[in-house]
Amino acid sequence: MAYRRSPRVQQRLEDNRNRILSAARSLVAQGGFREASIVAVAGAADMSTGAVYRYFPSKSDLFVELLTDAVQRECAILRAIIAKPATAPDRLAAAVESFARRALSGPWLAYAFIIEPVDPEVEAARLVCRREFGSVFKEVVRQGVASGEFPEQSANVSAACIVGAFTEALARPVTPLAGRISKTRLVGEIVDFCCRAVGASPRAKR
Amino acid sequence: MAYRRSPRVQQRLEDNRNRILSAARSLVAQGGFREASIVAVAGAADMSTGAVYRYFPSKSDLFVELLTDAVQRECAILRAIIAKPATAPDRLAAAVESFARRALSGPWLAYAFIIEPVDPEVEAARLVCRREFGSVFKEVVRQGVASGEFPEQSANVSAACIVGAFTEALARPVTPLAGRISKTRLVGEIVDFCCRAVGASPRAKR
DNA sequence: CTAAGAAGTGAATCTTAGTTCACTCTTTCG
DNA sequence: CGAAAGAGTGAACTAAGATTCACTTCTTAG
Repeated sequence: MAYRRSPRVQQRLEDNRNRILSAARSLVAQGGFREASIVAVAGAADMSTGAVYRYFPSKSDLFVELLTDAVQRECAILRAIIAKPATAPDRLAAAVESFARRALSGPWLAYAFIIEPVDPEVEAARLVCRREFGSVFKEVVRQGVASGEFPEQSANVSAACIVGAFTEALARPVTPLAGRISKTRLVGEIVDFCCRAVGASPRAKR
Repeated sequence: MAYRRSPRVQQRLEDNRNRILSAARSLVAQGGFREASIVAVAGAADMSTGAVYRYFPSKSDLFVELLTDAVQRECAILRAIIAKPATAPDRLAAAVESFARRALSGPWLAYAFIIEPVDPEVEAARLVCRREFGSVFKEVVRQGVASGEFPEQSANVSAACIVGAFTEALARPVTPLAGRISKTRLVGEIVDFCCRAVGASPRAKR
């Protein structure tokens, strides 16, 4: 035998893999999945299309991993916010605001991850992610209802509506909203909307 | 010359055209644009692919017309509701409920029309539709704010959020909600959510 | 240095639709 | 009826993009 992966090579391989993922992520962030063809991804990662297939068995797999990673990370952030000690309305507001801020910095990312359909495999992965994502919000709503901070309501439906509401307001490169008003104001309005929506008593204006 | 379109033929041609549109609509309603390939549409309309091209210059044109028609019809219904004499909260509730009921009968339709991206041409048409669609809700919100029935808020953002909220809660691939609770209850919850969201004072339980 | 085993390349191939078109079938009218 | 013109057919053509693979280039260990 005359070849065994050395640590150095191992490292390079991992780097390559990450480079592919991050090239894909950045392409998606700029123009949605539409822009992220294998050729484009390979190009952005500075390798050949063939090489990409050495790291991912198919385009779908690549995107599924991308999606799962991103949502996982996002959920972790949101869960952390929600676990903090504070009133339910405050925590909800903080979570929405946090998500909104991040979404605005890469307008297509949220869109692509939450909405844009690709192929059935990715779609399946998204369904799981979406459910997990919604469950974070469901949690606060449920707590708020239990503690009497929010009126009686279906946490399931409200969570879905919340996700839908800010997604639509944020993740659409298409909405006329983007340029019209300042980002700060947009975020504020969305947060207010969501808080009112679950029935939190009106918050102080900032 | 020896041939001129007779009324009978004229009629048949129109029927064919409609048959194509409705075949396409039903395919989209069942499985999104993904399921509505030209071959599938032609098959469902009982004609050859070539024939379809006699009526529509391209697939995009077909879908643009489909989308525009559907949204136009939908907007007309909603506008009528909103024009009725009633309080802003009541009108908003009625509009949301009306839309929700219809959306539930063809779970993919709302999704395909509001969300699912296809190609740039269709996307452009959707932008227009979406704007018009949102503007209906914007109108009630604006009126409600003006009359003091709703608190101060950006009608633009709220309208987008409302559209997003019920879309998310209703549209097919998106929601795990579909089977969980009764349709009536789902619609009720969504309506409540939207009403609270714009800050309408709590409505009586039904 | 060299053979063995990987990793990397990118042009060629496969796939999946949308679109075309040479041809056939219908309809109309003299 | 028969010629003219439109309507309808569906196999063949394209285009775009994913996937493959024969071949080249590295790496490692002896």
